Amino acid sequence: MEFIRKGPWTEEEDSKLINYITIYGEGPWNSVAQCAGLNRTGKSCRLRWLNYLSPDVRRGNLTLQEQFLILHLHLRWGNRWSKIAQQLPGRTDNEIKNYWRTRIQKQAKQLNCDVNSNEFRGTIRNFLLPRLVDQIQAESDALSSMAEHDSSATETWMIASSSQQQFLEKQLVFTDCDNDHVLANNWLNISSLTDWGGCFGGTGLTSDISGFNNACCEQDMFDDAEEEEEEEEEEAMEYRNASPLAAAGGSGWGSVDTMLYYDGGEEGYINNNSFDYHYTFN
DNA sequence: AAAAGCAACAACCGCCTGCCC
DNA sequence: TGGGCAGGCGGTTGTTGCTTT
Repeated sequence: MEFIRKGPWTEEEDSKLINYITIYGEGPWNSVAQCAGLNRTGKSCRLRWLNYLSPDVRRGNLTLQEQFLILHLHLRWGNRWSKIAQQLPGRTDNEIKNYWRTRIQKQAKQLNCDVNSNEFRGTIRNFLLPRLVDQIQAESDALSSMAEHDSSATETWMIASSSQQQFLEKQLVFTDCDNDHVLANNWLNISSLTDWGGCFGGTGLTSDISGFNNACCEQDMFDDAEEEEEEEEEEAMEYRNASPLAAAGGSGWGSVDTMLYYDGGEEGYINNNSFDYHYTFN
């Protein structure tokens, strides 16, 4: 029985795996391990490729936008790292999981609360997410300021401005749906958004500097909406029609757990417990 | 300068699911 | 239909490198 190697990969092993996959493609992983001459399990080869060696993997720190998306999606889906990772092109479930454990769980620990508690979820909703939006805005402002003083930065800023603005417009508001006046006050005007419809194309609106794919989140919302049971849609409609904002502006809000409603291109909601997102389409 | 502590990341493990025979 | 296998997923552990004392 052949010795199976464990532990850190060597450069030689990496080269063997890359060369083999370049020629023959990915999987089946057990035969990849064998044919590439690696004394590793198929699982180990798969993990090494998907998490580290694949050209699709993005290296480097998570951007503010990516951090926002992770928090946002974790509120919605919990520890479903793979599903969350699908919304962040180039990022792996392992990377996101590590980010959560090292950064977010640490903050929960400092606050003396369980990372999965409602208390900490509230902290994410009401503090961490808004703070990230502020930071994203500040970053955008800084780039804008830089562009004013440095003509060579103009192009960069224009790219960033475009993507950042769209990002902010789409992430919208953080409110407590138990207080609809708060929702109304925090309502973010997105009337300037011109190509919202493109979000559903799944193509991404930008190849922006952060790599953030604006399409990903909304596309998935749409997919989820299609999967909703009919009765759930009816329930969402009830909430929608009951909204005090619905009559005023053709839009509304609800508070159904993890409920998504999409009504054909005019408006939609994502409701995560008491965390409401509210948006309209132009 | 060295040791301890800590954060970040890479990798493994075990369970689950889906597919094929 | 059920057993075996491969692959995917989330939890956990090990390692490394940086910071602090």
